[in-house]
Amino acid sequence: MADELVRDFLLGFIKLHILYHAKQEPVFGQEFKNELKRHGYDISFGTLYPIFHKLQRNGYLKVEQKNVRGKIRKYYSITRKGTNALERSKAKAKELFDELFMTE
Amino acid sequence: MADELVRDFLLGFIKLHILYHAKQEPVFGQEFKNELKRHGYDISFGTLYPIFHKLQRNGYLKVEQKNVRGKIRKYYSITRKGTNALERSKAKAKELFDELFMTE
DNA sequence: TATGTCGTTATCGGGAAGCGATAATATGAA
DNA sequence: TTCATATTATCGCTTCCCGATAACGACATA
Repeated sequence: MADELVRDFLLGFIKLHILYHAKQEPVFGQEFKNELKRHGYDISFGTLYPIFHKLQRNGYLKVEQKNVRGKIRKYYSITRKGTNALERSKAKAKELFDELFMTE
Repeated sequence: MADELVRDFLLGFIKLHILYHAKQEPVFGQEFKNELKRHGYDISFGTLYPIFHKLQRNGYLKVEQKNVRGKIRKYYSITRKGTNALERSKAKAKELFDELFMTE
């Protein structure tokens, strides 16, 4: 119902969100999914992984495999290109959000 | 490139944006598209109209035809259901935006 | 060696969404 | 009647979403 609107918002927002986190510290899929869920948002791996892959393919993220307790994780961290994209997009997104929404 | 990120954001945001505007005053497609463009965002009718239709189909918008200088316009205005959805979604969207993004 | 376990990542297939291109509509003007 | 124009509608292709399912890789156990 109305939650569809919030979900759309989240989905449109998620790449920025990922880049933002990957800028703070390396992030891997499972953890990211869990953190979203803690905040009440459930995004399937069928959605999440292709997004990570695309961000990497486009040069916004770089990946490094690590073996943690016998399990392989792919830690994604932001690249310079990703940082630039994030900063510029962030500014525009905020502008959009404020200008067209919080003007009341 | 990086604009893809902003575009995704806009697309996820657009239903809320439409509802917000339709709450201020009745809105029609052409005008809405032009206003977006003035702000630098180009969204095709092939994207826009189906969104209007869906919002109407789901009861968030109601439509009224008007003849303006010999041309037919479909003015969309928000319903009570749409208002409720907007308010609740807006709160959550702001929460998401702030909490997960502007925390630096 | 072989098998099992488990956290994690990867992919498939069907349905929905995005979008450029094109058509349809309705009215007033010529 | 025909034309021009503003506006809305739809088609077909591509891409995206996402639940379900598979695959992987290292360690443990025997």
